[in-house]
Parts: sequence; structure tokens; C-alpha cells
Amino acid sequence: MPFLHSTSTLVALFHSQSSKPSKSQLVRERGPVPSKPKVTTLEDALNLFDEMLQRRPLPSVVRFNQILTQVSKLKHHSAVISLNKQMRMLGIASDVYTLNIIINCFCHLNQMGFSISVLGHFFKLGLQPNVITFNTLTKGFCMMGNKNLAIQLLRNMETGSCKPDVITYNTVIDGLCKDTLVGDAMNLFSEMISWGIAPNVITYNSLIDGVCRLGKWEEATMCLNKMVSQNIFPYVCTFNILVDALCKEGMGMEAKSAVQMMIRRDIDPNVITYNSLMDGYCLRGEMDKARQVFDLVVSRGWKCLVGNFFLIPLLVVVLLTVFAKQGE
DNA sequence: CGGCTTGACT
Repeated sequence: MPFLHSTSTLVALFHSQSSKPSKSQLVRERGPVPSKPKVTTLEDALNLFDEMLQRRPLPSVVRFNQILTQVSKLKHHSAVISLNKQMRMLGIASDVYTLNIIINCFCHLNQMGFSISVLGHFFKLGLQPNVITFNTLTKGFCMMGNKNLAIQLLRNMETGSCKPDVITYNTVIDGLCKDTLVGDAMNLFSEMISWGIAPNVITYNSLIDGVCRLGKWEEATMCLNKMVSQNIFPYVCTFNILVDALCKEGMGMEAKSAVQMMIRRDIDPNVITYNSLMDGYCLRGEMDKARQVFDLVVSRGWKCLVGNFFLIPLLVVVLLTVFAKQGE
């Protein structure tokens, strides 16, 4: 299988080179085309930023935005704000992308006042906020627990020129579900359809999470049937929501059959699935069953951990709990 | 020339 993969990659490479000879010539003359800056730590990002400031002519704002995005993904939100301040002082004008990144950072810093004030910068710079700007603000209002402001913003978008999209509705629906206001979420769900916005798998994930939190299992089943009837198929995350909720309610048997159902559907459980199962068993003191799940994970050769390295510490904590309780 | 920005599960 890996052989097949590398062969087709080679073929694709060969094709693109033969069809675009001018590009390979370009590469020979100027060296490799600059790729996305690879940044894994805040220090890398700051060094790259400083290095870019030395270049003449200065790189375009897009390059700076790429760095801001990476730093934001590393969750150094206040660093993003100060980098942007430096950009401004050096005369690098922000664009719509920059300002959207800044709004997102203020949201994560719980500084919604500053988030909103960025809207003023849009107009000062002659830029138009777009649907992503408002979606980010909507998410910010939800994160600070102010669902009413989120809904108000959504209403303004519905009647305004910047129409809400599926992400806007998903954001508010998810916020309402997390507040156990599932009825309101369901109303919004009907409403988005009447506005011609089709729900997607994430919409259903949020609704299923909401009804499961309330222990309304029949409604969860209805949601599942409804999504499948619309050709929107549950995937690993959908099942994880079910498994997690069932475990937290102490319905270990049902959680296990949900896992069997996903395996039958050719959906591989991942580390989150197993974490939920173990966590559920640990909560109820059923250490032998938690241990069984752990053995299953090991027998799968830790395959489910690949690509989920940040989750390993969590798994270790759960395991330590298991062993500690076994030792008692 | 375009690129760069938002949403779900432990």
C-alpha cells in the first residue's frame, strides 16, 4: 500500500514538472519557491518575525498574517496582539485577514470590548468586515457566556448585508446546547433551514451533544436517523459524543454497543473514544473494565494514538488513576 | 497574481 502511494506521488510530480517546464526553470534560477514558514514554538515565530523585519523590501502583509496565525494556534494570543502593534508602528498595513486574527485573539483573551473596537479599525482602513469577522465575534460572545449578544448579532446579520452562513448558525446552536438550551437550539436549527442554509455534520454533532447532556437518548436517536436520511453521515466525532455522554451517565453497556456500532460502520474508534470509555469506568470505580479497555488499546498497538500526541498526557493521567485505585 | 482569517468531540 505505501508503495502504491509513493508511486502515484511520483507520477503526479513527474506530470506537474513536464506540464510546467517554466516553473522548474524558475526553481533553478531563484531557488525553491518560498513555502509556508514552519513554526513550532513561540521563539521560532518571534525570530522569524524579527528576521522578516530586516528584509528589504519588507515582506507582504500575507507573510506576517501567516506568522500571526501560527502564534495564535500556539495560543499565545497576547503575543499576536503585540506583534500586530509592531507591524502598525513599522507601517505594515493590516488587511481583513489580520484584523480577523486580532479579533479572534481578543475573544480568546476574554476581551470582547477590544474585539468590538477592532471594527473601528476596519472602517479607518477602508476595509469591510466579512462573514468571518462576525462569526468570530459570535463565537466570542458565546465563549464569554453571553448567548443573547450572540443571538442579537445573528439577527443583525440575517437582516443585514453580511448574511450568516452555516458556521454562524453552528456557533450559536453549539453555544445554546452547551447551556442546555436545546429547545432554542432546535428552533434555530429550523430557522436556518428556512433561510436556505443547509445543516452539516457539525450542526448535528452539536445538537446530539445537547440532547445527550439532558439524557434524552430517544431524541439523540432521532437526530441520528434524521441526519442519515439527509445523507449526512455520523463519523468518529459523532460517535465520541454519544460514547462520552453514555459513559458519564453510567451506561457502560450502551456505550460499548455504540463503539461496536461504529466499528460495524467501518469507523475506527480513536484515542478520544477509548479515553471516554476508561474515564466512564473509572468514575464508577469499575477498574477491571477500565483495564480491559486499556489492554485493548495496547493490543491495537497504540495505533489510535498516532496523530494525537497531545492526548497522551491525558491518557497517562487516566491510567495512573486506574493503577492507583487497583493498588488500594 | 494570490496567498493569510471563523465552527464540533476528551
